[in-house]
Amino acid sequence: MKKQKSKAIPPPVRGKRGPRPRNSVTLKMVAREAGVSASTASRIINRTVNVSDELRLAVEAAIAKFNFRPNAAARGLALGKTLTIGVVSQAMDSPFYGEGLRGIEHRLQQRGYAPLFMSGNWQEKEEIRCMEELINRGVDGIIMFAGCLGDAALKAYARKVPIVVTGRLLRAKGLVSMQVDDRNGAMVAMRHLLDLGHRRIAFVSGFENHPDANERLSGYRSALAAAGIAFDPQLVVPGDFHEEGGMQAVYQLMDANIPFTAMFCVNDQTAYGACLALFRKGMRVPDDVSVIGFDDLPSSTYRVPPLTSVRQSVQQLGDCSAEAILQLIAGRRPQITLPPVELVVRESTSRVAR
Amino acid sequence: MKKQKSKAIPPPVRGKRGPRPRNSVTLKMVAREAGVSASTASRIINRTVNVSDELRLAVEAAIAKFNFRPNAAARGLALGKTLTIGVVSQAMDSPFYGEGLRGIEHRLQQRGYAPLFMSGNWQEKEEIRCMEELINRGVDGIIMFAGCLGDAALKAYARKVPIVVTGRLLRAKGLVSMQVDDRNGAMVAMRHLLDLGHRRIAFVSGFENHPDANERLSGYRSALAAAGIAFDPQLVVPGDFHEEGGMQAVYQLMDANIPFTAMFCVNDQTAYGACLALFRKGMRVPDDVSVIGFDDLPSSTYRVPPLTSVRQSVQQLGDCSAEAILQLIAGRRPQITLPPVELVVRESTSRVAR
DNA sequence: CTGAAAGCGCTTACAG
DNA sequence: CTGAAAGCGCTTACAG
Repeated sequence: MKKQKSKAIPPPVRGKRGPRPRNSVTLKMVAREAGVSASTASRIINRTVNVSDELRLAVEAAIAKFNFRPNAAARGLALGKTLTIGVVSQAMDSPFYGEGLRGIEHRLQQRGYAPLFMSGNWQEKEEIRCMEELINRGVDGIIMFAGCLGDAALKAYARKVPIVVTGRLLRAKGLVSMQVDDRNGAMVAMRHLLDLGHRRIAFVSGFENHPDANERLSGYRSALAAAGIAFDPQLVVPGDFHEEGGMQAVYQLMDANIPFTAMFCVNDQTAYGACLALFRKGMRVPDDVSVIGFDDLPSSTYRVPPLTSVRQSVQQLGDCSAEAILQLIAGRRPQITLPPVELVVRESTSRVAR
Repeated sequence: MKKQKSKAIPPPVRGKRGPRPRNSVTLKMVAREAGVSASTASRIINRTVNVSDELRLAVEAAIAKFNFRPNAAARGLALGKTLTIGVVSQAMDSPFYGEGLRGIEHRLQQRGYAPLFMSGNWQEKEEIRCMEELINRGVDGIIMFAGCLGDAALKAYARKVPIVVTGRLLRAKGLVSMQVDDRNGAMVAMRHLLDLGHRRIAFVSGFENHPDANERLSGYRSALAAAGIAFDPQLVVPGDFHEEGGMQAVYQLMDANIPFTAMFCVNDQTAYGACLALFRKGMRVPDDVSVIGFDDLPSSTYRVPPLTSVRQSVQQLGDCSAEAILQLIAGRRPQITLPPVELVVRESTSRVAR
């Protein structure tokens, strides 16, 4: 078809080579309509200079008339930025991450930025893929939300793009980290259990050597020590930050006949699993054993029974990290303080029996 | 500072005007290193033509050496597409949406696309904001995942960008819809309850007039009819697709002294709420009342007791919608079939008492 | 205050 | 098969 035509008549003087034209409305069209140059139209749109009201109005009218929206790719190319923030987390369908991502999205949106989410699925290799992809796409900054990428790699990336990372302590140029007060949170949880008279308190941890888990374990031990109770290593069981780990922990403890009247779980999901396993074993929560979690996920309110937990507002953590990356991009050194952790007493904990 | 310099020496022959140069590695640098033109390098990268192995290797080496990644904005500008798919849902921190988004993300990622998620928060106005923003950003297509935007508006948007919408039936150019088999799913759920001997089965619905809720109600009624049981309007109670609605429904039913031995909830979250309210009222699940949900969210496995539900694999729904938008963009008419709904019997339902 | 021009980094129609 | 050139739609340093 193309060929045929060019035989008969010379090609319709398309006078150009590159790719075929797009059909959307462009700045140039708007400018022409308003009787100004593209430069001026651009400046008016970006409020980057003062122009006469007359021109401004004309341009605004033209914009409205055509329903013009600047092409983000072109703008990004020219500006060298994309108004997009990359966010790497582990999975979107985890209540923990879901809440955090919501906080990020909300804050970013009200600042004109959009988040580009990518999931690492708890694997360092995948996180690297995410980082690379995000950098290729020219995001203006990256939030690594509770990721497992090594500190060194993170620092290296921070030389190419501003980064904020949650869940660890790390100082480097172009990078800011924010960590919730895990240790203190754990102590708060333990104090609650201790106050209820519990002495045999199990701790269900997370992955081996995960920083959060370690910090919480440390809080667990301190609280025990402060109460004058000897630390019994038999009472700490590894988990995986998920329901499954909580279930296995209970089975392991009970199969080994290790007595306990309460469990402090490294996070809410672990606690959910623990509750189910306890149920399976015919134990009642909290009558037979008290269970406390960490995170206070929204769904904890609706568990049966509602779960007592240490609140760290994951959503707020997301919000703060978004604020931090924005400040970092703006060239400021972020000055953000996370809200303190807080005990939320519900119905999964009670005074120890007898 | 700028000024000073240009007094002494003529500005370092920057020979250009526009914005300052970026510092990333560009195609041109790679091409030079490999001893070819940018055109050739581009073609090799995009496998858009055959070149000699020699050149290919040279270019690949250069890419590796510089760790070159094509600039997405530039590519997007040149190509007129962004390899980005907009996804509007209601909230990222909902287990339902979380699961769907995960499905979308996964499928898109393996096709080289990235999802740009935006949340409408159950408000049409916000959904419109999302659509506009997404279109400005030049996404190649949009997936509206269970949104509430009107059909007409959706059709209008479909003229500017390919759209796939889940949760409703709608035909239009540039648009494809996919709907799970709500009616049949509801019948499956009801049949299960009926088989267990239940006769007084409550139905907790969603928002007034929500299509999904309506379809499920219709299935509820059909199953009742098929079993020769008269429909009792007192047994259907409105909800909100969330836990709160499920709780209120139980209270409403019990306060009005309307007897029932089982509840069919419009979705799992509603069922969670119902279970909690039942617990509060001193009723045991399933001994006193059986509860069945719809969606089979991942967390339903870990409820106490584990929830019986109708599985529709929200993740798969996400996956299919991603596949559909990709096909639509490629100019094909998507030919996707959703997996059938499926009953998952767990421990929240049992034979009616006595 | 305003416009013409150059440039952002890529792709591809054209012409060897 | 390969390169020079034009173009994608915007922004901004330069020059009025």
